Amino acid sequence: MKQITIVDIAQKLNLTPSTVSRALRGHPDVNEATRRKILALAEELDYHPNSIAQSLKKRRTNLIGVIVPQFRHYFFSAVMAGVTDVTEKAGYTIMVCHSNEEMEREVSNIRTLISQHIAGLLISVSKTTVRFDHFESLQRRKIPMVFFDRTWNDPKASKVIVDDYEGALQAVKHLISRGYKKIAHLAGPDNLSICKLRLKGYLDALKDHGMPVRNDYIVRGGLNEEDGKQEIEQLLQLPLAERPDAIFAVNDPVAIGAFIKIKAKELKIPGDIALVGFSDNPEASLIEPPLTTVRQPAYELGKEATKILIHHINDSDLQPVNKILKTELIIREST
Amino acid sequence: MKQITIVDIAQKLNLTPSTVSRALRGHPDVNEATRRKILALAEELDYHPNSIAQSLKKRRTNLIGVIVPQFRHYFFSAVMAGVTDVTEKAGYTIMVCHSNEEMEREVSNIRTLISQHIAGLLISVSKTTVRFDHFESLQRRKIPMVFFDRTWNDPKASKVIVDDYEGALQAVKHLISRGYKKIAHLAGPDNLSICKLRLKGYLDALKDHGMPVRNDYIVRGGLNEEDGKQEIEQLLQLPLAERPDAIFAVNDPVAIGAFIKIKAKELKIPGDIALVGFSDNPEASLIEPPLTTVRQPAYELGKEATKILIHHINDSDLQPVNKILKTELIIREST
DNA sequence: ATGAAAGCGCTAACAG
DNA sequence: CTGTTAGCGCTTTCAT
Repeated sequence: MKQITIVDIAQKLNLTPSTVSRALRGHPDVNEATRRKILALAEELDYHPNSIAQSLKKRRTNLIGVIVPQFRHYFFSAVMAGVTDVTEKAGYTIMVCHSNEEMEREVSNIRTLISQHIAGLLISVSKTTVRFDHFESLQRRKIPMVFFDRTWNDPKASKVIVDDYEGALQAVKHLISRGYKKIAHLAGPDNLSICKLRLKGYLDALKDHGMPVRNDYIVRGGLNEEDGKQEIEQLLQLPLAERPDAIFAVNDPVAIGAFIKIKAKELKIPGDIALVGFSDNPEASLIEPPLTTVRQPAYELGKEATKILIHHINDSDLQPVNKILKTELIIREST
Repeated sequence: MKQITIVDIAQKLNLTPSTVSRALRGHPDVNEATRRKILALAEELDYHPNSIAQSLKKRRTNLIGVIVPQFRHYFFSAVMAGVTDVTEKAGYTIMVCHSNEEMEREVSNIRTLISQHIAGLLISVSKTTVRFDHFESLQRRKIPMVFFDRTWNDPKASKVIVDDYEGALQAVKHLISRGYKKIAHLAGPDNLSICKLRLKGYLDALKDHGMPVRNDYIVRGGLNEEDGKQEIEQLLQLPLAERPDAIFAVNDPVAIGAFIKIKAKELKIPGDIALVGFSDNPEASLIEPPLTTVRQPAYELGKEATKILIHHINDSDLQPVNKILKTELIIREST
């Protein structure tokens, strides 16, 4: 019923809490025999330290906050796997919040995590986040944070991203090299860092090859399955001479590919639009027609971001770190 | 630098911490003017309550522990989404651990969560978990827990599952009704509750239709993409008369379907084996040939489990709850 | 309506 | 090597 504390152990052994505390955390100044007695009794009573009390005393927790915009997305799941693999080894526990792509919820998540006195924060900002003052609240408290994938463009903030620009550049160059001439871009909300970089990659690839940029080929959407369907439909309905022959999507090519296929059938137009997008989802390889993807090393990204964060936590006055992970163009030819 | 406490606020306002505390948590016995001054200053100083101290004092946290065996799996992602949607509304924060399908890690996760004094636990057991005494440690502490999907078969434990038996039964009956005669079952580790129930559904469906049960058609594997590939390969290599014409897989039909396809091509045998499996992954709908799936309402399952847990936390002496969510057979015909 | 005081479980000087 | 003491930030009687 009542929880076992070091006081209980101390009393049963005619010792003081201090000695028990020392024995339990492996302080050298404890008699070997005493230590063994303490450890044995702790085991027997199924004693577990109260880390609430420890944290209050030490004014420092071993909690790492994580805020993701979505769960039902392979990318973030893979990142989470990377995060936990590092945190659990390093003795940290994660508190996970979910912004649901809503800035308001992101703000309240941060309030919660500050109250829990997290030692650090890993975050990928929501796509509706247009102000960033909630992050300053953490900076004021000297709580280190690392942005992953979707970042805050602050010189003092650490970030880990994949090479969005280069990945986009290669993706579009790949389409060009395959002979596609009318390449549309399904872009995302332009407050997101990743979207800006990928758009730039798209534009530069066209420029490098002396190809014209058509503004009506750059449509908003992407990121979520629901977004941008109307825009795609408009593109599809253009007369053949105008209709794009390829699309570079800011991500989630799986769902988009299926949508294009369905729409093409519905509208009775040949569904021969090539598609390339950012994805780390292995299931992309199962889709017909075969999808070329810019692979994002999501698991590694989670690991890297966490390592950097733990670094910041330990050496409290570290310079911000910027890490860019290489993407990989995975070309799948039609069978 | 230094964190703001109620003492700071009290001093600046010539009050005592008690009054500030009362004002902040909305106690009625506080002068309206005083309250407003306190709230205003708290806002100005960007005060956040220290929930560590609150928890220590109240001997109760608002933390809910969650242990999942995997992250990179649509099912668990969807469950997590359901969990957070409920917890965040109810003012709980979740601590997420990841057993990685290893019992040892599950045990250490539980140690961690006990130390963090979680108010309750949501767990889906790892597939290598064969002992359950670590859960008794929670029961002794009266920490309520709810098992979801993969359960511990203890009469005192609450569980939320999908209707594995009925889902399996329907899936196999569907195959039978489509004329398949040699239906294999890709089963999972039999210490897992879900696997036992699904196997039973398979057997009963065959029995109901007077079809023979062949032990060599029941192979271990399932759950993970890597498992059971060898067994599938063996099934494929049987002479045509013996080779199964359909497979009911314990789950993950997406990856398995792709594997069958690849293997069939490699071995130059016609890849005409029908496949039905448990899945909640919307991408199953994008796979060719079309996959019939037993849809698991994963998001709802996460929500239900969390609601029940919060119930247990609030009314500490509640009877164990067993909830079974209906599955849905989603039939996709070849195009 | 406000204050004083005790204490949640633990750690860390400082003594001895 | 062990004990004593103080206190982390907050809530909560009990007084006033």
